[in-house]
Amino acid sequence: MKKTGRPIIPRKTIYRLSIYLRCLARLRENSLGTVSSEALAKAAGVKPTQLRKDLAYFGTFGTRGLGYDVNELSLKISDELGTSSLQPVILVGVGHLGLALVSYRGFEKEGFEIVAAFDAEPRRKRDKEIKQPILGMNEMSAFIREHNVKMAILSVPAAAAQTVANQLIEAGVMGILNFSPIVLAVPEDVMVNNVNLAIELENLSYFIQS
Amino acid sequence: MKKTGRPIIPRKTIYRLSIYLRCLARLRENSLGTVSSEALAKAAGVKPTQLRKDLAYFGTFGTRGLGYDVNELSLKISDELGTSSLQPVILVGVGHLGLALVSYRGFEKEGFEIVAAFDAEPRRKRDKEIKQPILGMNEMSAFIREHNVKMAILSVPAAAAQTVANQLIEAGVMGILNFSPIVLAVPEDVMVNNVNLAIELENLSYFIQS
DNA sequence: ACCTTCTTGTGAAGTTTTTCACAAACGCTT
DNA sequence: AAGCGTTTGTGAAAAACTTCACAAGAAGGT
Repeated sequence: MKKTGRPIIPRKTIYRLSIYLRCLARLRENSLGTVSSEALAKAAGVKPTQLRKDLAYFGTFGTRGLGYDVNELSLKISDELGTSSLQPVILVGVGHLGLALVSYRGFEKEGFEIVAAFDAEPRRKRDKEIKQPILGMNEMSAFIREHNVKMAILSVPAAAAQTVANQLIEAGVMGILNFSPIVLAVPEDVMVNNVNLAIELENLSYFIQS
Repeated sequence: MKKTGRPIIPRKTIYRLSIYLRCLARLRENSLGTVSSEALAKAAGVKPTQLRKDLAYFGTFGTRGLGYDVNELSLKISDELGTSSLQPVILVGVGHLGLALVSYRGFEKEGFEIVAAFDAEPRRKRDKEIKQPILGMNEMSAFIREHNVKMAILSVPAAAAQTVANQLIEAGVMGILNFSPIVLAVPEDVMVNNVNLAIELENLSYFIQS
């Protein structure tokens, strides 16, 4: 089912909403009650007009002449993003990167919890520092269904990525954060976000050529 | 100095060039000599027209009726991206994530090498698995200058990010891959690419709401 | 109660990026 | 060497996104 009734919000706007949310969190730590679009935009690295347009897609919360209430705006944005409640996430592929992500503190305070990790060779991947269980691939589908997991982090080798993605989707996962360097083929209603560190570096290297 | 003479190629195109390059690499492994824009576009997850437009920004390499020579196109793209030679990169902030990135095999074959890592507490971060030295922050500037390092991966805590970024830039770094969750303020000629895993998850969570 | 000052919300204009549509070019077959 | 089928390269159209410009609204002082 699609997000019925609500306006269609551009992808880029959604992305920026996340950025605004983080800036607001920092403002709140500094005990600021209100913030102008100019100040918040500056913190987020965008133009004030863009910030206002972005917010306008899903409501009007500002007070003219004064700005936005930091708490209220935070709440509205995280509500819109669907992060107002803690979401369970699983991770598949406990290599170097996968292990780091599992042990990464900082997801929780952003509204996510990696509840379990899966690997083709779960026994060899024991690590004293992580609290999550590392389970075998054969346990994955059941776990997803049982815990109603909707999101997964995929950090398996390229050769396995598509196969694992298919298993995830089949079991009910709707969103995949893909660290493997291939483009996954998925049904239309499944969302994939790709993170490719080599590409990011390559991108930098282009722009610093003089 | 700007990239004189060359046409201005959109950022998004540059990004996609990196993706094409990876798809081409896979085609080459499968011993394919030529590829059509349709096939390559499909592998890269874009429309054929877009692929052709992207390539048209910096030349015409295709053979009508046949497609593109895989080797030739690979070479042209990596030449354009400036990754035909191995580039030295440093990493700052050896926490969970930083450590994983340092030990991440897979940069090398993409044309990058993490030559050293830096941390505020280098002694405590010894790890048997990594080959790079972990040095103190006081050694950073000298190292950058000495090895002519132009790119850095920044994985320090948010509170330290801007300060460290300033040091990097001061020492000559022109491109920063920023994993910390703040928007860095940098001069116009310095390029920053942000990678924020919490934002990626948040983004997914929005699009899977039904 | 009014005026001043500030800042939002938004239609319209501008810019960038994507997609379309098709002519031009090439290889292959006959 | 001519014709056919295929695929590129590209101007033009469409869509998406950003910025501008300014009216409208709210707070606070007089």
